[in-house]
Amino acid sequence: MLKLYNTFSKNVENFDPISKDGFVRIYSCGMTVQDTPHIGHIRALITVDILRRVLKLSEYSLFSVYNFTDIDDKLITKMGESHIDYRIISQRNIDEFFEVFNNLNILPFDVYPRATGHIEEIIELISKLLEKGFAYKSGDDIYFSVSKFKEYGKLSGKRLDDLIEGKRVEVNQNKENPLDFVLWKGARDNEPYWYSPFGKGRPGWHIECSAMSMKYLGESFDIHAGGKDLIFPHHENEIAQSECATGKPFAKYWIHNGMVNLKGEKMSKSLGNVFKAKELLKLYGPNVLRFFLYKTHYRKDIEFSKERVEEAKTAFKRLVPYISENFEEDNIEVDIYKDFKNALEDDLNTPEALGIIFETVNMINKKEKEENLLKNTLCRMYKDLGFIFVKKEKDDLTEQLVEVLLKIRESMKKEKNYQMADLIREELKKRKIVINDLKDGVTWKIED
RNA sequence: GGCGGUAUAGCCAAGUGGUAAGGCGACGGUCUGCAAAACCGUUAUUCUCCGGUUCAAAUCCGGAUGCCGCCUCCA
Repeated sequence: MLKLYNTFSKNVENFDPISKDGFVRIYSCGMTVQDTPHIGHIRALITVDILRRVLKLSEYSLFSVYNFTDIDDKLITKMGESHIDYRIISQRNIDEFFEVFNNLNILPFDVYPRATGHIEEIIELISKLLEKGFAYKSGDDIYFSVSKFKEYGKLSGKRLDDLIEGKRVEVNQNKENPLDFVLWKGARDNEPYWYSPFGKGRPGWHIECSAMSMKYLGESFDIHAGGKDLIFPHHENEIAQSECATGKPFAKYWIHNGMVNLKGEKMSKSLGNVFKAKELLKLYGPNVLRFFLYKTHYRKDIEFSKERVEEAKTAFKRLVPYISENFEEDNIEVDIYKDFKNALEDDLNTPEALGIIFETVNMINKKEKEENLLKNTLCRMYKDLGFIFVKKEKDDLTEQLVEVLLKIRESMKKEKNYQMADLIREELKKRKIVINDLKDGVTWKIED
């Protein structure tokens, strides 16, 4: 039985999809594409990825959506600064997103909708909210009236009174209530705009997610996922808009992943680059990054540091020798696999699942059970978690040259010319070729 | 100020009533010309603190304290 923590109830709940057709409908709150993806986006992506992988293990079929918010204030600011059209900026970032996405081996989504491709749906939704009296026009803008929705705050646990008393609520003369949020922004000078019954303008933040999720998944759907920083106001506002427009409950389960924070170190230029998804992938590769994130439960915050990732890299290396694409998927140690699956079905407990994997590795080393069975089990678990099977191709010429050098080195060792033998070892190591002198011969491998 | 989360070894991190998974590091060992790698072993009488419930608590209840996030754009 799959259990998931639901932000809505603040409890781990048994997962019970709305529709009994075997399909689980998932909306993953994607990027606002004003910038390139960073480690935080990777974490959100890996979270919704393991969620979907576990749903599949639990034999559900999926229909999943990942959106791009490709028009917003920051994008417009960037356009002003760079004099590059916002569509070019957002497209570049989306391209990089997909590069990262493919590299990470994320399960494909069924649809990748963009806000600017759904202006009609957005306008329809706003019109409906105006008709029903949940929204009002003020100046050139349309606002959602928070006080009209009695249940406002039910996701984040915030109360309207507390929010109003807080100091951080922005003052805006156009709003009836300072907490009201904009659904449609009237066009200012030099800003992109679309035509609508309420004048030239563009959608506000929040409304695009309601419009797109309901278009592809229906008015009520199973899972809405995203970073926990989105709980308020983004997801709270999505619920308000959607439920006021349809009169039906919006998403049933709200899954939120923890943040990736930078501690101690300032977001310096160099670190800032390392923080970028593409840069991290170049440095560590998809498996190590995935492993690094799996080491901590998805709901817990992570303090990011290179040391932690290096540590993950060292640990991950212990698995690699046992991993092969060609394994018998059904010839496995059932008890171990059952524990593994149970761990994942218990609110995606990847740290525990990794623990089981290492226990299996230790069993192989101690020859506690039939090796082949354990290796198959290991490969199966490895595959379930979405790791990539990597084939290290040694190219022909390199192979021959290294063999020649090793022969020379062997004869030097026989002559007790250890100085030269060690020199060869060092020089090869500089070129990422690592020699292991074992009892019965020499092996070598190319390091990542 | 409000809301939410969290506190487990040197570090990272699972564990929601039955006596502390796993990883990194460190130390010891096997192997070795030496090293590295690999493997084996050791590494928390104790879970922030103070009370309480219970035969039994890291786990439940009450209180205190620290840290983090959100409340403004954010995955």
